[in-house]
Amino acid sequence: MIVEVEAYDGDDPAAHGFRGRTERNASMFGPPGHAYVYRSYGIHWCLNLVCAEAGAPEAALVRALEPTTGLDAMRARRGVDDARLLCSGPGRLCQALGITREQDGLPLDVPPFELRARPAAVEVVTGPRIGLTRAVERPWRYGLGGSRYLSRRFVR
DNA sequence: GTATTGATCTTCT
DNA sequence: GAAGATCAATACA
Repeated sequence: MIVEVEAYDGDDPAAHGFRGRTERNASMFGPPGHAYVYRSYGIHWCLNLVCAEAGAPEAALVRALEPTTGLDAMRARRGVDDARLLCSGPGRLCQALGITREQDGLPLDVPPFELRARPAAVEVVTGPRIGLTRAVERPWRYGLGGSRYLSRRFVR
């Protein structure tokens, strides 16, 4: 269950697509409903849900999940036991799910991906995005209120 | 609890 | 040559 995301668009100096299309960020330019997976700090993979229409780069970075199924497989891939450390961070969740460049550009509505709507209304909290040096002030981080699986607490 | 550092890919200056 | 949508290990409070 997705509990934390951040938004990025083409007018955003902090976004990868801001300076145009490159080999790495190509899938961020659409079509929508696909995955954008990129290498972070040379070590980790990070997963975005592409929202781009009409060739403008837009995507939501998935920053944290609450693991609900496949806990043992996640533990095996991550090498940790604590459920709260399995997916609480963009690099962590990709390691837990086994996501790499192989999934870059794949549609999100067919296997191995599957997206479902939330079962009921939830409380969404917002705040500044994490780890940026540009456009720091934009409150484009969204989280599930009170979740214990966020990458970092939201200040209330 | 906070602070610092190393890992080392891709893009930008 | 430097910075970056990060994490884990280590040091210290």
